[in-house]
Amino acid sequence: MSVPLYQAKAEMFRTLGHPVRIRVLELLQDGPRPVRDLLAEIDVEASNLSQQLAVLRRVGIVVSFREGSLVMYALSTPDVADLLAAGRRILGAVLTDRDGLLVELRAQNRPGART
Amino acid sequence: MSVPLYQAKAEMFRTLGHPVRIRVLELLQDGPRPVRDLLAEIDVEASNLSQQLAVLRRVGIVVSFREGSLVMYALSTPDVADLLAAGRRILGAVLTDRDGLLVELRAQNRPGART
DNA sequence: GAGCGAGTTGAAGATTTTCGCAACTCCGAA
DNA sequence: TTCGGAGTTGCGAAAATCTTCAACTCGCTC
Repeated sequence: MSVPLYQAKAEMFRTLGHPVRIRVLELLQDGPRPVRDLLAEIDVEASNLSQQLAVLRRVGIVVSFREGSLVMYALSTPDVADLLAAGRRILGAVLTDRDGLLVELRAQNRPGART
Repeated sequence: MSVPLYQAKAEMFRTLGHPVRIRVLELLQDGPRPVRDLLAEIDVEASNLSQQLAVLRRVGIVVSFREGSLVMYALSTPDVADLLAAGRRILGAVLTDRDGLLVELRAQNRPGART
């Protein structure tokens, strides 16, 4: 396996390695959303959010388009949901119970629960 | 959902966001391996590999134990394989064909192919 | 118990990311 | 055509990460 391929994989994962970006992807799992909505839910400066969105766009994990005066974002592939789910499972396996995060995570893993 | 939980998730993904660490996890999918084997396959300095292993250990994604004079590493949970597989699927969906990486990736996704 | 192979750790410099501010673009309404 | 809301971009400072070198620990064997 070539070195560039691991780099591409690493870049992919590194891209998810930021709280704001994770949050964005979780929100987008439910369908396309305007930046304005994301901003309302994430508590971060507009310019910061915009930068994180740019990172996600750069690797192609999300796409954006204009709808009237709003800019919408959407996942470029639904596979992202699998990745997030797998991440949660690992976290569940790994967390003993630091800070009670485990309890919160368990709640999300209930069938039908959204992240 | 609490902020620390996204941070834990982000940390988890960020941990995978390094070529050497990805490579290690892929190798460990086949079962426990001594550091020496990893070193033989990865082309990186011993101390560097050791640091990357420490990162993986710190988040609890791998565990290590001594076997005679060798140090062995193993995945702490087989769920890691799912994560890597999901990552590959996304990469496949996202890559148009920059640098022919797509071809290489396709080969890995053949049923039965290992990473 | 000295020497050696196998790994790890600490520290420092280089590189990359992150984040807030200010300036800018784009669209729609007045 | 000017104004305001919605986002984006450029930039510099602060923080985190990466990489390498040297020193160190742990088991073995002689």
